Amino acid sequence: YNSLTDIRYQQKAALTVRNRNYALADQLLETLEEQGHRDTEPRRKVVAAIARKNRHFTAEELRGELPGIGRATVYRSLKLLVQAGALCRVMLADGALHYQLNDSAHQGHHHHLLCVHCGESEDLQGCDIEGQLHSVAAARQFQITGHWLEVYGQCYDCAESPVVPA
Amino acid sequence: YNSLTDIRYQQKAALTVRNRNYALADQLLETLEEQGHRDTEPRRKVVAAIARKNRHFTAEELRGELPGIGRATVYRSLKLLVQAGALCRVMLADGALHYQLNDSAHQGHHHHLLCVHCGESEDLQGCDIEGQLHSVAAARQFQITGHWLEVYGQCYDCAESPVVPA
DNA sequence: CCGGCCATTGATACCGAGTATCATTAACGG
DNA sequence: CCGTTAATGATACTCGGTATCAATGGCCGG
Repeated sequence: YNSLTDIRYQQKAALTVRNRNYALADQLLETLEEQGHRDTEPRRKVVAAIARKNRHFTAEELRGELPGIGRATVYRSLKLLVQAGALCRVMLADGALHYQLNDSAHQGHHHHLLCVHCGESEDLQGCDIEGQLHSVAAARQFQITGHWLEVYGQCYDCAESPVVPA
Repeated sequence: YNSLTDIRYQQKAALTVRNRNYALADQLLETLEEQGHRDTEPRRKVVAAIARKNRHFTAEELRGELPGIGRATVYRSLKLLVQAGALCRVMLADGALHYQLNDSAHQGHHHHLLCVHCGESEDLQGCDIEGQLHSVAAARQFQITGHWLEVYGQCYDCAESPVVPA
């Protein structure tokens, strides 16, 4: 089923991901330190677990991967990273709240295209919703200060090869 | 401070609201009956309490107004009314989930302009977000199936006369 | 290098928003 | 009026998150 080259490719990919993740974990810790937070061992473990993630995750999911680390510590770290802009909170179509690593290029205000099949998430930047909203709101004399938007659908891969139910 | 005409006006307004609410409660119950649900006494009390609301509210807030009624019953009623389209779930700017009575004219898909000061909410209908999103998503070959949008800001009244902190 | 300040930790308990279970009750149709 | 079946409410559970607080340990200044 897996050819030798497949395996080699997977190993190489895994290595790349691992390297990226080490770098990412360091980067996240550094961000926290810049905000005046200490470099502690539990924090380092939480951040490392987050850096290992390649898609959005729930708080409890993360906690499950960190036995021995206090519940409060996990939640506190999540909060700090969200405040620092390194993590996004995304609302799934079923109402579940997940956390999503922010691409370092998309730190500012942006939205997500969330695939309801595979759980992939793409960042959406070039979208002038505020502009459109302002014109609608102006008629009501309503001053917009912010908004929250999630977009659900199917990513290219899932639309091409829909998941076959077992 | 309150002139006589002010008081008369308030009484009249209260009366109007009360009448509207009686009618609204009946209407809500009727909606549920149309869906095949029974007309029970606890349900009637929950629906009456909801009809009394003139702004969005939390589940616990509602429950607090209904002593003697089981927690589960309150939550079940909320769920039924959301499913029936009579209630909206709205996400506030601070992440709190509230329930909002749906104007009977705005039963379909719509969004809310939520005032972060007074908690008022205006329905937003003439807003072609899907259209705009589709064009952006087309470039990524992402097929949009739905979205979730909340808009925050200040309503006209609050922008004019900001709340003075006590 | 050491000592102290204070951020951080983790245990515990609490909260809000739900859901699952299940024996009892009551709506409603025949 | 009676039987079916939906609904109730008590209880317990889950998940996400916060408050408290004694104990620990980072880090900075001397």
